[in-house]
Amino acid sequence: MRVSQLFTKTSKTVPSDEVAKNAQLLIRAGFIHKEMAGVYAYLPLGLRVLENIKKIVREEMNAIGGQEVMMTTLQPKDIWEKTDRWDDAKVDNWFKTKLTNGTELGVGLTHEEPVVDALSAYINSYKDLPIFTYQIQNKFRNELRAKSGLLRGREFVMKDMYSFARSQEEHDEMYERAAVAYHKVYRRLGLGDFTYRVKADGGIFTERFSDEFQTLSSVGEDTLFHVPDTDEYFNEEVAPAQAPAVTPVPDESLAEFEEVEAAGVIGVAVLAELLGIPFEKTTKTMLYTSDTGETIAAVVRGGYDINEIKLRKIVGARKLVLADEATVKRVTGAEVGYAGILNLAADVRVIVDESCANRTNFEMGANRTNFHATNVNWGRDLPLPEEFYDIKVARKGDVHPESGKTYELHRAVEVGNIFPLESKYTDALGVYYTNEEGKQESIIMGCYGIGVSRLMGVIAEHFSDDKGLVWPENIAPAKVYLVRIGGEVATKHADELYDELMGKGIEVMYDDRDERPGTKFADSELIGIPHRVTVSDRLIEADSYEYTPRMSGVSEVLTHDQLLGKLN
RNA sequence: CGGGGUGUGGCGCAGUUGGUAGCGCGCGCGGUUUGGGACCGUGAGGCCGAAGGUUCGAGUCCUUUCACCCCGACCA
Repeated sequence: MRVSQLFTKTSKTVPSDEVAKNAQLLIRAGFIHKEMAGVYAYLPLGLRVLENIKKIVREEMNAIGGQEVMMTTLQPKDIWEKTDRWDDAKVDNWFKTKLTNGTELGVGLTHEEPVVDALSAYINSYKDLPIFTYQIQNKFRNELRAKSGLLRGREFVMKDMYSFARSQEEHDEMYERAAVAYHKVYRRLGLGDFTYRVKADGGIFTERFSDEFQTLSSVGEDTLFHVPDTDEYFNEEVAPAQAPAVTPVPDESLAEFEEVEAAGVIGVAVLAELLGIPFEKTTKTMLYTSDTGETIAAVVRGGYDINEIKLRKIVGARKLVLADEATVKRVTGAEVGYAGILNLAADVRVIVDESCANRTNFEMGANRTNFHATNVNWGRDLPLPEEFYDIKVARKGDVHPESGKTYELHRAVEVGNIFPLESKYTDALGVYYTNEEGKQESIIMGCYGIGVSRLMGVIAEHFSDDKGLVWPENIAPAKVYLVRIGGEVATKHADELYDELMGKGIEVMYDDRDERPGTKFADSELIGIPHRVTVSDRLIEADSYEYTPRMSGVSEVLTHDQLLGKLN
């Protein structure tokens, strides 16, 4: 590629509407063009990088038997109604549209239903399974907020693979095979040393965890909870947590139960200050209504948030919503904000977090408008719960219950997610197989996503310095950036080297522009091509070339053969 | 959707108490330069996000609206 022919140009100024480093660099270097919030076009250099990433992903998916397809972006409503997802609140970031005759359509945001629908024509017998099939394609999600450049867009490139197995055992084997393939992908992309497999929420229809692949990054949106000295990582949303013990230790004598008036004081921080008690002695009670119609009081120690994923699994609900005002009034007899579990209506199911155990003389909402109860004690003012649960969002300082170790926390970006789906989709769409005995059986499914464009953002974010991008060699838009300095003689030599390298299959960006050397050097660094070769009159006289790796920036003067050695 | 901020040539910005738009980069032309984003001269390019209003007069004041960014709630 001759730089003089490239229609994109580099920019010295950063776009004012981008804060994310990946977007700033990629736009300045001319890799992408922002069309609107969370929607980017890929320009020649950017597309090369994207395609290089896809190639690696594709090779690894093919290596485990993945068969590539391309599903449609327009999606019919009916198959999504069969799985109850057309109006699912969990899929509320869906772009939908209509045909002129009024028929509703969805714009592809994921493809479980269409893939199952398409394969239903071909899966009949146990002989037709197992299957891995995948696609790489644009996904559309109406995110509440696009942000961080390529890290969270509304239109993005995703690789999604689906597995179909005859049994849970077969599925588990495929699932692990996919996980291995994922690790290979990240390793080849240069992210292997700081990308981890992390346990995450498995969703509403399974007790299992799903697995995420998370790349450590300060710009990440996720918090990983790492059990020190192990390879066990949890996403914040599922990390089992044991709260550090309350100080002072609960050996003080029981004080007299009291109800304190504190009108309008809502929230534990203010409350703790007002009552002059430590944070940990306050109690937060939230009331939920489940999809089964149950009212649930969830109780955690002050400072913690309630983890609805954990709570949902404990109470066996698919969905939980905060109880409405009327329900709160009915079960507590007070306005919202003063709920506790003293004297709750009998039909409320109470779930108390373990952080609330082993406390004495604690505070709790009095179920009386404007009042908080203090010096509450288990066994005296209310019965000690038969069981304490873990329903809190894990926090810094929390302990991993199994190992007793205090978690280490890391920020990370989710670069992949693999998900056991059991037979939810296949059953819902009525796709079964016939086993050896001629009996119909459920098909066990898994899905496996990699955010391809997000990966490009993560890599740009990570592999960069104050001069610009520093692409790993296997995804760089070119291997060599050839800088020509000088007149006719230099041009002749540079042209020859360009032809020679291209002839050897080495991709070269040849800066044949009539620009000053500084401009060319600066551009080569901003664009981040791994190897820079300079041809100049001075070097030609010495029959040599200057070679500068982008990573180190340290130049060497080499002979022709030495240079080729470096580039092979 | 809540809170905060920003919209002025392709990009980055300035624009006083309202008086009819300017700077840097980039771009065209001429010249000098040629190993780290050069310099001189000259030129092109903007109904100031949009709509409405106040005013003799609006980039500036008022109203409405759209877009973009950041922080939250949701997600690859």
